[in-house]
Amino acid sequence: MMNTDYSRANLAEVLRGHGITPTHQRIEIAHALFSKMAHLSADQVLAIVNERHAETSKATVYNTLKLFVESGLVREVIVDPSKVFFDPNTDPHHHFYDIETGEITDIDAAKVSIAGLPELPPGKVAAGMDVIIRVKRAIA
Amino acid sequence: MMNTDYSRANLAEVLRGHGITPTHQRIEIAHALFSKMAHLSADQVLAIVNERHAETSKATVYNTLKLFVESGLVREVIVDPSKVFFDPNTDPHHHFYDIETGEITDIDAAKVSIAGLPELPPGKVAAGMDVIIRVKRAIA
DNA sequence: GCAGAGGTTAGACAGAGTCCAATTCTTATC
DNA sequence: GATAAGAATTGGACTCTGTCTAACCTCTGC
Repeated sequence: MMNTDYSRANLAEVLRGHGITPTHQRIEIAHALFSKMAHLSADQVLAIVNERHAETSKATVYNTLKLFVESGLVREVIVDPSKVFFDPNTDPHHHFYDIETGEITDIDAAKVSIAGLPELPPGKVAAGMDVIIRVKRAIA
Repeated sequence: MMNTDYSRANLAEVLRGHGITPTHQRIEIAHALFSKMAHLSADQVLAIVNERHAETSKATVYNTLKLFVESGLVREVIVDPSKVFFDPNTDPHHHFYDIETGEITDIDAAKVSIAGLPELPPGKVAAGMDVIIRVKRAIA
């Protein structure tokens, strides 16, 4: 996991480290995701980035989020139709999604196991797999 | 689980048994779902129902699928934004979704366990919970 | 500092799903 | 079988995410 320095200068280095040219817009989008350390939708990212001055277009936000997902900087969490969130925590973990409140809760990957799968020994779900458990009420 | 008689007459009875007024359109939608016993999208249901003669509107298909989900007749399987499927198999089970091929595979509910949750003893996920595991390649 | 690849942009577009007011159907009652 | 009232259906306009495009801008290596 990356360190906790969310300065623009450090974020630029993080992007370079992932082979991503650090432009203004990309740094602002990374800052929005990492400084909040929350599950954000594309729309929320767009709003945060343009809070003070409109400086980033919708197309760029979508392009950049896609790029970040491809390079492993953030994860995509799909919880509902037209509710895609981007999660800056790329440690192996999964999610509860409360279909009543819309709340998302992280679950340790080690807590989810699927029997009978050689690729996925019980007690550990392979990294990169995305387990979304939709519940009626958040269970902490 | 309901029996395997998918005649219109029997489907009408099944709908009544769930407190649903059996209209022509609803019976046709139920027939599409149960006779195929497959994961269908709203769009696919609309196409199947109007195969011979256009007789059911988009609004009705959406209304009816929502109604069926609420009354427990089918399950909603959300695999991707703008990829929602309706599953006539309401037995407790979960899904693998192959993000490369789009293929959906059923998994026995008993094979998925989440440790540390009193409501969900290991080895069995509570009915009504919906576990969607997104993988890169279908694992049978 | 230049060239050019790569990044950004506004706005048009696409597809899934929702909403609405008018119309049609179902069903309970007679 | 006719009737009335509530329930269901309809088409079309609308919304919301997300994609695409073609022109323009910016970053980087030389």
